[in-house]
Amino acid sequence: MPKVVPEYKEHAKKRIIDAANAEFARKGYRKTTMSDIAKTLGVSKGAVYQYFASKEALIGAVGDSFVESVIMNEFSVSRNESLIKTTEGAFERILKSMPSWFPNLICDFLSEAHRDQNARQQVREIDQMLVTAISAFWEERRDAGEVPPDVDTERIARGLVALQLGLMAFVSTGMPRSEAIDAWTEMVRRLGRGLESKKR
Amino acid sequence: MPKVVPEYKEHAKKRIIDAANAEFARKGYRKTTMSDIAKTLGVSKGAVYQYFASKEALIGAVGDSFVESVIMNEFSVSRNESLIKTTEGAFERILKSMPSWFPNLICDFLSEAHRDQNARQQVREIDQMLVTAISAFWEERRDAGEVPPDVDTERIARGLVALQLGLMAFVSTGMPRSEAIDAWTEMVRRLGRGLESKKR
Amino acid sequence: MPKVVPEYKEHAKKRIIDAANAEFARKGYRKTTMSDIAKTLGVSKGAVYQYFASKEALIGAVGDSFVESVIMNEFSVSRNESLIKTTEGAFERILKSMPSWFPNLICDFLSEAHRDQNARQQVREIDQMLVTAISAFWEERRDAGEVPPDVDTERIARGLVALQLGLMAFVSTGMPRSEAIDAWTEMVRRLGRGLESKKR
Amino acid sequence: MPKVVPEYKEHAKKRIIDAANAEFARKGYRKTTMSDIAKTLGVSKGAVYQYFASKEALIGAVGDSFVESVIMNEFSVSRNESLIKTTEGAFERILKSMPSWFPNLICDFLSEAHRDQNARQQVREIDQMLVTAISAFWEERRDAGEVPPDVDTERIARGLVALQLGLMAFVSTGMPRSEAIDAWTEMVRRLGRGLESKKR
DNA sequence: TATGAATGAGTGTTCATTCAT
DNA sequence: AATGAATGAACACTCATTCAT
Repeated sequence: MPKVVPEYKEHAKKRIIDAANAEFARKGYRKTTMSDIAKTLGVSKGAVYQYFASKEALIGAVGDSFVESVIMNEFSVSRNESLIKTTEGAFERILKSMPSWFPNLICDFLSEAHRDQNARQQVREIDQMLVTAISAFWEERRDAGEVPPDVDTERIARGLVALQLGLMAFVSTGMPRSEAIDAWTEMVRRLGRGLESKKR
Repeated sequence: MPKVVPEYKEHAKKRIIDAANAEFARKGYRKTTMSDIAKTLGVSKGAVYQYFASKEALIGAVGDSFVESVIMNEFSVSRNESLIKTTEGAFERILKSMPSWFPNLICDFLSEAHRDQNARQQVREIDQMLVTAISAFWEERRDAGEVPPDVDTERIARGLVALQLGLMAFVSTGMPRSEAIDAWTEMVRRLGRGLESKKR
Repeated sequence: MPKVVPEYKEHAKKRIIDAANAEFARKGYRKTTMSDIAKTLGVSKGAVYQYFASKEALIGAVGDSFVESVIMNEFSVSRNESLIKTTEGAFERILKSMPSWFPNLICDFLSEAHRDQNARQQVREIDQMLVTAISAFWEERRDAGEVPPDVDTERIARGLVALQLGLMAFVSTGMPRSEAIDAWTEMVRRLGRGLESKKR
Repeated sequence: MPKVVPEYKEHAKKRIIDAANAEFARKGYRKTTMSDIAKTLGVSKGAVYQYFASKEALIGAVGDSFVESVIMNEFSVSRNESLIKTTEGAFERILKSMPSWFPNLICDFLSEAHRDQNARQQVREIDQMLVTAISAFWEERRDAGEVPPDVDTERIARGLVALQLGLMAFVSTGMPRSEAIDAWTEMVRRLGRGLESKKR
């Protein structure tokens, strides 16, 4: 029987988290069993429990790794274009940089969040992080004169994050990616016009 | 078809669907048991099975009723204000018109959708309906000159629906409603500016 | 498949408790599985869980029924002999009135008691009940002059209960019943002498 | 037989038995895991298995060491007082000479005994040993005229051992030690009177 | 010898579904 | 039609035991 890991405990955890991620995305948190995950890894249930004390704990770890990925993905944003150009392209970049099952996981995570304290905490955390980062980015550009001074960057940031989330949810349920990208681009472009117009 | 007591039967189904809705929103699809639903109604499990052959079937029916409600809610939109004013206020109206557990149900439904054929179908249906309706509304106003002719109403509609969905998801996971409403308003307002600006 | 009970819920519970009693006595609390009990009854595990929410709850109920039986057994004491004569015969009467697996259960119960809050409570309860009753019985006879006034009836009662318990434990682990009975009789007889002697 | 490092091996076994004793007393045989024991010792499970082929074997060895301790404890009895005086104080001395978890272990051992051949054997052995020793002690005193010649020393011995056992069981389940000691003292004192009275 | 990761047969428990009444 | 006791297939989790290193 193959061992979960030959040498490093940390690596073993990572492998389990990856397998769990994949299974969760395919079947959802609730429908995925610890046996499924073990089988996917070619390992016994007991082996998984050596690394995670409970399914709950494993879900938590998956959530954490999830937070990390989202953050990673989100900030591969180049910063030498105009604010609007950068923003226009952001969604496509993000979508392309994440595994195909990622949007599924997002939906599952949201569904988990409204009844699990921990998951909710994690969602709020991600939300806050993204909003803060995007908001800071916009403020920076606002101070540089690219955006009128009365723009409420935090609200805009929240709107953009929500828009992204909504589009991903639709992608996860079957909307063609191109449609989602087009919707984002049109929204951001019009938004950009609204901001420019103020400058006069 | 021989209708026995058609109205009674229809009414009974509706009562079950309502109870199921409430329970699902509280505990999610998976965690809600048929017993829970029966108990809520004050009937036996067998009685529920008289009307729905399986939990799966009940979930499907709940989904259908869900589609209806969303549609109902979405179009209680007054049509004698300006396009942007109407749109600005739309999210708050929608949010206030739905029961507090509704956003939870939405998340749950999305999570269900990426692995259940039926649920996915239903989500796509809702999406399409809303986009079509909003798009038609905007087109109407565009033809009335309220919006520049090059606006891609379908993309905008899709963007607005996604934004709504994203904000609801955040509300469901703990974002204060006021924050969500503010983000929507700011986004729509700036969008409006972008559209107006084109007119000159 | 046979039903646990044809008509009365209370009766079903009783049947389960009886089966559990028997199994517990044979294999002990920890080694007896819910499946064992169900199988003994010719019933599915689920059926047992319809009546007792957990193994813990079932053990508790068994404990309660146990308390009752002990009490019942203990007080089938005739009260028209001399105190010592009555006491001399008590142990044999008790031993004969209980099922053969009863002493086993007592040992198991004691073992459970030093780590389970509930079981401990129940043991203390039984102990207290017996001591109180026996003590009252002796006091009554002391007031009638059958026993010298300086006898500490409570301590004697506690001693008699403990002696009984110890002998039962030995019976449970293989001591011939006759030996246990003889030891009891000899002890009580000598005790009796000690009490009479005071009267002079 | 080739003795490799006999003393070391013996010492290792002793250490394991001690650790097992402590854990068993805290959590009982069944609930104590081999991991618990290994962890307590700060060694690996494999190391424990080097010395004891199975949990069963370890329990057996614990039982043996248990027999020894009981014997040790019981006969630290001074022999230059009167029979009754010595006996009166015996229980308190024994109780004070044993670790606080010892009575717990006794109960657990009894519970184990009625289904495990080995454990039962061990209990019977202890019982017999104690009875023989105490009986011999009493006989000696009887021959010295301290006790009337018609006393059945074996039955009395069995009674005293059972009384001790019963009181210890109660102590293990929460009876205050002082109460147990008082009960013992009162019983033995009255017994003593019964024996003296015969002398006249 | 010692280690501790891995195994796998069980445990308690849950729940959709059936069916005799 | 309605009931709810009973079923039985899962599921999360445990632990004595083994074995490659």
